[in-house]
Amino acid sequence: MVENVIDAGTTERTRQKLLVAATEVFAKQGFKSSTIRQIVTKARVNVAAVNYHFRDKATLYSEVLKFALGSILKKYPPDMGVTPGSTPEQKLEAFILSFFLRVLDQSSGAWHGPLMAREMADPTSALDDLVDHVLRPLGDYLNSILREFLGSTATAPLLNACAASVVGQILFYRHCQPVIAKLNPTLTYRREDLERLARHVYEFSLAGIRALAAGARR
Amino acid sequence: MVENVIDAGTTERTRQKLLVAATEVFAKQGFKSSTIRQIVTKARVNVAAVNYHFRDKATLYSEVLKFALGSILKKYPPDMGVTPGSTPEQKLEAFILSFFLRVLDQSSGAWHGPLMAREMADPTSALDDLVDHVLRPLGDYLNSILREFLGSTATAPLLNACAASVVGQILFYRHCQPVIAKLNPTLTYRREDLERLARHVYEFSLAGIRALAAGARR
Amino acid sequence: MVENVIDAGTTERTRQKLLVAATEVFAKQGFKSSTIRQIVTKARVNVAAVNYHFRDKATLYSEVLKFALGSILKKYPPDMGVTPGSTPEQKLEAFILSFFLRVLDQSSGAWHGPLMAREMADPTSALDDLVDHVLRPLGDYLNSILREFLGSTATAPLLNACAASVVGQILFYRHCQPVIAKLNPTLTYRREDLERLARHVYEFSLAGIRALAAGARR
Amino acid sequence: MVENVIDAGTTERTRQKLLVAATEVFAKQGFKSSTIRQIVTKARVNVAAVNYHFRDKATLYSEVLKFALGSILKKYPPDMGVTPGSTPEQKLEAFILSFFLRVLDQSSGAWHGPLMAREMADPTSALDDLVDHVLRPLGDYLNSILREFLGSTATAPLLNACAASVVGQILFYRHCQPVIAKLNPTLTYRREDLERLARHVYEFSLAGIRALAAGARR
DNA sequence: AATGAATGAGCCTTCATTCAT
DNA sequence: GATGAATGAAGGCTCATTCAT
Repeated sequence: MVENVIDAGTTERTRQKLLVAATEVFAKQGFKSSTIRQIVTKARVNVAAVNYHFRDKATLYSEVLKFALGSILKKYPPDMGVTPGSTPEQKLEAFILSFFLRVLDQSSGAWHGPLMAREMADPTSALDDLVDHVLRPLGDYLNSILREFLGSTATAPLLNACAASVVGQILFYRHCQPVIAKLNPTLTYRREDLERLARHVYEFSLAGIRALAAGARR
Repeated sequence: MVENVIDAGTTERTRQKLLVAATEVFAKQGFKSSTIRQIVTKARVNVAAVNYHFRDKATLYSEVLKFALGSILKKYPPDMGVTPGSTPEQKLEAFILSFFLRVLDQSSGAWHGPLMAREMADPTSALDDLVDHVLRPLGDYLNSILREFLGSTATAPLLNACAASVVGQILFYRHCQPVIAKLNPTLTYRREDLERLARHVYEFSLAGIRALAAGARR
Repeated sequence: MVENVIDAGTTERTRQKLLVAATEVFAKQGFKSSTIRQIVTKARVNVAAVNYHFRDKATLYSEVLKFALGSILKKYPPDMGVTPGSTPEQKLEAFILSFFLRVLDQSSGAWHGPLMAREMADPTSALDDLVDHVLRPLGDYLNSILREFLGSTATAPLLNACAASVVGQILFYRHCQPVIAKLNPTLTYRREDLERLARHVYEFSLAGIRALAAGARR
Repeated sequence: MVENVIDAGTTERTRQKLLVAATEVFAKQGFKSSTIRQIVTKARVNVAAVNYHFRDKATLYSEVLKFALGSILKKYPPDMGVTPGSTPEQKLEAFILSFFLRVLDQSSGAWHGPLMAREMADPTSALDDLVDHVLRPLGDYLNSILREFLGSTATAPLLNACAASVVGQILFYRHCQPVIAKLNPTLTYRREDLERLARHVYEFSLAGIRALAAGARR
């Protein structure tokens, strides 16, 4: 079932081939610059197939977004390796690392990162679904972790600001990648690099959170 | 003198009108989705004016980027209110606040924020110039501040990671604005709001930096 | 079979209609002055059809050239009516007459003449193919005839000069037609007229060739 | 007076500069492909100068044609080196050589050849003037020479056909130059080459004319 | 007499979409 | 289900020409 989505196999349907090809094309060039011809050529199907299976280009894009996000969340769940008895510190570190992996995964077929970055910069109607089904739950989960640090009396603005501080540090590497690549050409994103970056963000954030927690209690 | 660049008054030239109109259109729709016809209609000039004054759409876009960035940097310089005798803390706080103001300025005609966000997500050839003339100097300036905290023995990776942590927290509000608006609809970006956010990022970052500085010295 | 190429009948395909219409338009106005709109209007097809069937205007033009030249060479082959045992004189006369017919054929749909004349005066990249596949073989064939008159010891410059003299006399009526029409308005180009002109060129050339052959042997 | 036309001198007027520049541009690219911008750039004058001095592009072209033809006829008159007592053979040879020189002159600023070739392939209204004032007198002069060979009883069609045979041989090198350059890349058009070609055309034609003269008398 | 700015028409091309098989 | 052909709407750009000085 799930395998069919990723492994095309011999019985791969036209619809499935389109989805895979479109994901890559949209991720690389964005919605507007991608052409249906590019997609169907890569998928080795007919020009009319997109309109037949997805009604139009916009709908295909929308499906691609869901498809890509679903895959990545299965691959790197937010609570990666966390057990019921884990400390807040362990939960936070796991959250940060899994976020890094999701957002900067370089393995072939992982187009989730660039896709989401584009969607932020230039939102389409597909964003609404995304927020409701994925982003909001993710944010709530992070807030629940932060509340363990900041205490139950922490105000919503403080929680949100801290969540933003954590997530912002990570997304920076995604959203500003073109600039980073120019300023710091040697920076790579292998698994070990991401672990190092995640460690830094964890330490930086932990200190920040604790300082604010102390301030909030005072 | 400088005012003439922005407000050309009644003798506003076609070139200037184009620049102003194009800035807004590009900021709202991005380079690819914007059409020359939209721009010239808004500027109330002829289609051929773009070709005459800027050669082509790409060059116009490039000029718009320089124009917008130049304006905003004049309005909110990175060392805003800093004197020669200022402490590192004061410099850092000024840097963060000015960055927030630049990136999230809501005053009419301030299209710098969305423009840059799009350029990050979908870089054009104009990005190269931008990096060399604006972004790299800005990064160097931040690093010089951070070095005052981290000491002269701090490694380049540590400096870069800290700089990324600081800047990432700020840019988050820009690059993820569509999502933030949905998750936290009450958040506004008036001057006072930005000062509050800047204060948070400053405190959060200061704690993070100091923790890492201590670790580095150990 | 072959007829289908020219007369597609009621099931005439868009591609064929474009080819026919484009031939006439290009012949009458030249490549640069002809517009795709003129062509598709005449062919009663959509603007995008040119791009779909021929990629662009230049390729369409190139195909038109091949099409027109192929048709006319089938209609009037260079060795028209020549048998294996024909004398050099008969071969030369046949060559001249067929050349006249090809170049000045007035029957409807015979746009080969003006098309080639324009291509000479204002060559496009399509000329290269033409020379290699059509013109050079034609020239070689004429040279082989001339060699029968001039002997195997005739130098290449002499052969080329004589070939030029023969062909030049014919092409004059094509390339200078606008001027001839003004200087000699009664001159027409029906079959019988062309036969008379061909007879003149044949006699004129035969005398010229024989004189030079005598000179060469001496 | 005449010098002003050719020698720009220090007091060269805008009009004159335009004429010189336009001649070259039109000769190289044809009327349609030449742009006013190219011409004014080469002439180092303002864009509006063409419309100011010549009303429009077409009129400028017309003036260029007259200008170029006038120059070349002065340089190489049809009766070059012929004296009252010259024989018909001498007159014919002089006519052919001067025609060759006029049509294939390679010296800088001699754009008459390509200009006329284009005008033949794609006549404009400027051709009428040309025929009346230049081409017809030239044809009459050639006919008068031919009549000395063919006798006063020669019919007009015969005279015209012979004139065409002579002129056609020469113009071939002009009108088919692109093809000749490909088929015979070593052929050059220095003065000595033209004299050799003229000699060939003269001998070839002389034999042809004499043969037809004999036939006409019989 | 001459200029730089500005104009509007038009051209080639591309693209998403639909039609007919 | 699936395909190749065909469509109409723009889009970027170029060009000759005119306007205001």
